[in-house]
Amino acid sequence: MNNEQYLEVYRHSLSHILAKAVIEIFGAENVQYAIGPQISDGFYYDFLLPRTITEDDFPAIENKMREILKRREDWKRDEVSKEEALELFKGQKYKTEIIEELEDGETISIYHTGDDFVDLCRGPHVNNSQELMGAAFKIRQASGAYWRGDEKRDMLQRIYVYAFPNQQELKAHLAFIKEALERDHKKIGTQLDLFMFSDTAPGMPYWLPRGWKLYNALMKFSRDLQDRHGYQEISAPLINYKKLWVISGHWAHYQNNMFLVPGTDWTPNADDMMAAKPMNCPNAMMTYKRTNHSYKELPIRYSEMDVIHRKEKSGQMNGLFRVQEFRQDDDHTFVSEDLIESEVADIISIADTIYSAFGLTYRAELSTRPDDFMGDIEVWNKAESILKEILNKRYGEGNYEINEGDGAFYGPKIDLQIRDALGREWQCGTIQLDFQLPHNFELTYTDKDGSMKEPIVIHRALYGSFERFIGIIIEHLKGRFPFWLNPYQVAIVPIRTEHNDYAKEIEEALTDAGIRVEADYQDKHMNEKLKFFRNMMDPYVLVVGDKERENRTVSVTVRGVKTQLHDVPLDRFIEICKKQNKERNLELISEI
RNA sequence: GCUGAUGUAGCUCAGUCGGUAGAGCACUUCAUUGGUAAUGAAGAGGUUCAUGAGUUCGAUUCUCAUCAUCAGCUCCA
Repeated sequence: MNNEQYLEVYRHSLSHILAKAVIEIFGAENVQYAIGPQISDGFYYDFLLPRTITEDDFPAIENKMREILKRREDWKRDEVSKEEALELFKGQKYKTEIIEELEDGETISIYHTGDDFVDLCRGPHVNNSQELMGAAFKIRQASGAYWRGDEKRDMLQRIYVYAFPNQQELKAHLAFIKEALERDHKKIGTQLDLFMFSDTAPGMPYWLPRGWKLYNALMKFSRDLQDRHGYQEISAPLINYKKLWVISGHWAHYQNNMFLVPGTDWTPNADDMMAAKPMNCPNAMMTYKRTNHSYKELPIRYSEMDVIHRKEKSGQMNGLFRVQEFRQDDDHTFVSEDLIESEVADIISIADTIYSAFGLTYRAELSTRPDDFMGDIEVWNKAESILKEILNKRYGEGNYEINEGDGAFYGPKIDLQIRDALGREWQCGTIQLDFQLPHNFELTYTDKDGSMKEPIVIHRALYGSFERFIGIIIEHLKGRFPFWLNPYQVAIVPIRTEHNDYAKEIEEALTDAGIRVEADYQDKHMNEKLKFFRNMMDPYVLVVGDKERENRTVSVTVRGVKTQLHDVPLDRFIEICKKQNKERNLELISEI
């Protein structure tokens, strides 16, 4: 049995033990037990219980589980008919629902654990509880979860349990969780003074001086790349009259997520009602539509970094990961069908450049035509096959996932899932074909033969949103940003105030070279100044005193390196900085 | 929106079994002229413990509501 099967059997079996323990604690007549699948770090089980489980209940449940294991009960598999199963699980509404959905005549497998507990299950399981005694488990938390993941149905109590084959692996996992907590972007964001929130504007970050420098560096990176790839940046209104949203379809389908701005008479639904844009697309369509276009102009790439607003239900916000006001590195590229392939390939090459600059890897997913698709099925088929071809070329056949029927109603899409230092995946990049909006806005171009054609729009974002992406890289890099990105790139510590003049000279020279630099000219101990800059994780901290001033050198403390570099010529240091800004290296140069 | 928890000085947190709050860091002043992660001493800082009601002689501490945040669920960039 390999490790994966082992985990499956053990976690699966342990979830039955959890259910049995909960039933013994609360009494069989008081517990409705639903399902208990395994997950990446253990398993959970959903229950309907007479009262809420709290952390104080965990030890009792864990102890009961251990007590049950010690009984060394045999596990017995049985096969029963649908009727027998319904009888066996009489009074258990969730089990009954599951059984009723099975085909008539299907044999149903059930597992007995000892004489007094039975659960519906495909298995496989251990033969005797004894086999589970070496396994390590720990209740993680209890929380609410909807039956069948449907918010209109019962809210059950889900008990999450970490489960591993042995104590060492459990310990290692708990250490991993702790590490993730230390990397929490909300925590590091406060420490590094990057951003804050106010309850007067939930989910709308304030970017503080340091954070805004980083944000700008990130925008610059994107703009530099896009310039090289023939993009033209535009900026458009943040609020538009209802009229625009009616054309785009947002008024009908997205109104609940839009911040509305009442007109003069405050009448809901009045024509002078405005709405803050939740997406940039409609205004990009308007921009295209302002004039006639020839096939010779295509592709037209309108990139856009405006702020957008999306109203979220309470409880959906989460630091920078989920906000109500954010900025996308958005673009709408207008193409003819024959340009899709080269254009998408180019976008993927930009994605490679961006993600590798942060040391992030990613994988691609293709989502294809859904049942409620709009447009011409021939165009869909063609587009999908083009996208597949690109993905095959770039990643190799079978090296990307295909989500059949998961595309948007307006076109197929490629999503890029990035993977961070802790192995967590995030959906950031997305490349979507759209046959619908150009149609709604009646966009055209004149083709070679003089006929009017409808362009296809490629929507794409690679950071996704700057806010979410910054959150991800804070956690991925633990706040240790590469040189080109850090809010301040160099900090200067004059040892005594008499060294301030030389320090100012250095500051000016670095600033001239396009380096973001900060210095502390106060009359206080150098250690105090050092401490601040190091806490802020500035990549290089320069210490200057008599010796440096005399020789026109600097002493460099490299972030993350214990020993200092002395007698570094100032000019040499500036060159190193310029080089790193230009090349956007991920790692700091620590040998100068 | 749902389940649960949390909300005390700029930050991290302690505390009051109901009698008008405390520590460390940060901040200010003075002394220290200092060579690589916390020099010493003194001081200030909370419209009084998210907001609003209620119970009480009295509430930061109890009850309810609201807001915000966090962990899940659902939905999403």
